[in-house]
Amino acid sequence: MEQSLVKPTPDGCAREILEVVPIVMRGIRQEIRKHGARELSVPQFRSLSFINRHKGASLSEVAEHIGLTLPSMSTMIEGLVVRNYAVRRTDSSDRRRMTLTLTERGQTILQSARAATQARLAERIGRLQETDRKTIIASMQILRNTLGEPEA
Amino acid sequence: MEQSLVKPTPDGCAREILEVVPIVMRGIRQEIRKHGARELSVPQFRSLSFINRHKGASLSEVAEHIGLTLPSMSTMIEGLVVRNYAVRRTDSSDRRRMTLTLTERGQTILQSARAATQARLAERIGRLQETDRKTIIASMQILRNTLGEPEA
DNA sequence: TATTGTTATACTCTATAACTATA
DNA sequence: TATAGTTATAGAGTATAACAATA
Repeated sequence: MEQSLVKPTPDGCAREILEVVPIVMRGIRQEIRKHGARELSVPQFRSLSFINRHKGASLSEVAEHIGLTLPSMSTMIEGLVVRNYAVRRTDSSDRRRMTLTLTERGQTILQSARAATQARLAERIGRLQETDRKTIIASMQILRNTLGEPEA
Repeated sequence: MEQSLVKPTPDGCAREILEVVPIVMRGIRQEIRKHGARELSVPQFRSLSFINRHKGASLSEVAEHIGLTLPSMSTMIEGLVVRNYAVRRTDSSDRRRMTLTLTERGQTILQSARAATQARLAERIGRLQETDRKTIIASMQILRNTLGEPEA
């Protein structure tokens, strides 16, 4: 790993995150919009992805995971349902809950969005050395564990 | 550095970024909104920060750096000017350009927003070991260099 | 009463198109 | 003509408040 001028204090580290993460995020958004995934925003992409991993998840569960309020998520899902990416069904054992699943079309869109975005990202990342990629992967896992679940 | 189950291929690395960065971003947004910085969105925060580092920057320069179109940035700056965080002046040597600087109030807001957000982030990060912080810093620098400037 | 979800409403962020002023 | 910026307009994404249905 290369030496850095930034001191590894909690503050220096936080400052770096605060500066770089929004930049990377901007790039991801652009990629999702551009190549093969014009139809999906980042939260839509993440929601489809979550529903795909947790088939039959309820609206609340998706909202909780993505970090949106229930009304916002309701609106977003409505948009996905209208476009035939997802299906809403009333849970027979608790008729207040809506269970969500992807349609075939939704799965297709999700896969192509993920593949296109990932490929564009991977293209740039492929120019790095393997040690750099290891560093990135390690730090993503640290960040996921450390900042993944909001505390307050 | 810990061993990871994720293979350090470009694709595995891209997948990790695609999964973790939006999560971290969500956390950052929440922090900026919550503690001491209710008045600023992430792009506003970044714009103030850029103007502070590049006093007298033009509207185009800020837009370019943040990654917004000129009209969007014009609108955003208008909002900052109205709230007395920034000042717009016509460049005397080229009267088409607007030079931007922060007011004292803008500097104060920026500092307190940064301090509050950074402190909340740092609080969590402080629980990590120094090697983990080094990993994060290293990867942020790699990401900045690799994904910092859009290609297309 | 508490929980799950929807509808109504409003505000922010962002873009594209059309425009003005200056070079 | 080209560049810097603004205004007009529209769409997406999000929130809060009020509501309906079910437990």
